[in-house]
Amino acid sequence: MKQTKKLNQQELFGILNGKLSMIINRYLYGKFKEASLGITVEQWTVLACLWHQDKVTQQTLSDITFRDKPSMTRLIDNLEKRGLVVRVPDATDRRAKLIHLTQKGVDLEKKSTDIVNDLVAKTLDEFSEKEVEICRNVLKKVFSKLSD
Amino acid sequence: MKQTKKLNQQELFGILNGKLSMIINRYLYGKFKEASLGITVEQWTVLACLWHQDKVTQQTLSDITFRDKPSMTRLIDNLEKRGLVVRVPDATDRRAKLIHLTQKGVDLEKKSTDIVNDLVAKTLDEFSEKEVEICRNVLKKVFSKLSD
DNA sequence: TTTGTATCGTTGTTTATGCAACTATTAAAT
DNA sequence: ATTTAATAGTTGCATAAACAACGATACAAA
Repeated sequence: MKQTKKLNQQELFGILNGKLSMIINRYLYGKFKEASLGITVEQWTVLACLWHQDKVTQQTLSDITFRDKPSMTRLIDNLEKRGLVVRVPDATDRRAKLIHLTQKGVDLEKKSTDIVNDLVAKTLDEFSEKEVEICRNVLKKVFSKLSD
Repeated sequence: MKQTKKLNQQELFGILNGKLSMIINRYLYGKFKEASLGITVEQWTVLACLWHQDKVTQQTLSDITFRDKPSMTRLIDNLEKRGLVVRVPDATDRRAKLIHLTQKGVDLEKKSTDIVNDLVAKTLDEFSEKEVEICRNVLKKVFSKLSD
């Protein structure tokens, strides 16, 4: 393999391996704080699932967000503590709990999602459709290789 | 802006925002465990700095790995607990401590780096040099936009 | 020289992640 | 029908991250 390709691969991997998501997280967390939203980026990710479809099980949320169940248990503990969701026993399966958004949880959608969309626009708008598409495709395939 | 571009941007962002680095981390952590290396991926990142240049301050390690100082303090606590590094007082600046690799720390390089290189090859080899280059370029720019 | 400021590292607190082990309930196998 | 296996969620433990506040040392200004 050509040496430049190998070096580029290693650099790309270095970025993917934490650094970039760490800095995105830090940036968004700061913006959320500025806007007094009082939520973390991880909590936003869970809320985003619920804004799309409310009243789902914790297991479903775990699957969508690629976290394990204990992580989801605690994320929801914190969301519940903040009054953004409630756990409702599932009538048809007594093991399961359905997560319901509260009004307060519903109300957070616009402001927080605007912040995220601003970030997306700010960081990705300068790239061509082709570039974004290639990047998305590479990362999706990397992701799926590591998922099985 | 065309709708497809916006959707692709959002999907790309979703991948970057934690999911991918989470799954890379989980994968590597599993491989490290299989090989009985007894280190986390974050610890590997710090060790990788030291394999490149030994005997640097914690501040330097923080800067290189984009972590804040308290995070680095605790990472080094854990590396020291495992006997992979030691803190040595800097003779010329009594505030600073230089982090020295132990023999045990030096010995970890080959096995662990092989595992990381295997992952890089496994996930990125199928892509052309051009694709990797575009991807790397996009992510680098995103990163630098969020760093200032 | 003394005073003020910046830097290096630590500790406290909150949140998040993963694995392992556990309880309760459901579904499948015999 | 009873036993067995799978599933939903929780708790315990270790690691990691960020922010804020702090002590100690170095350096600059007065």
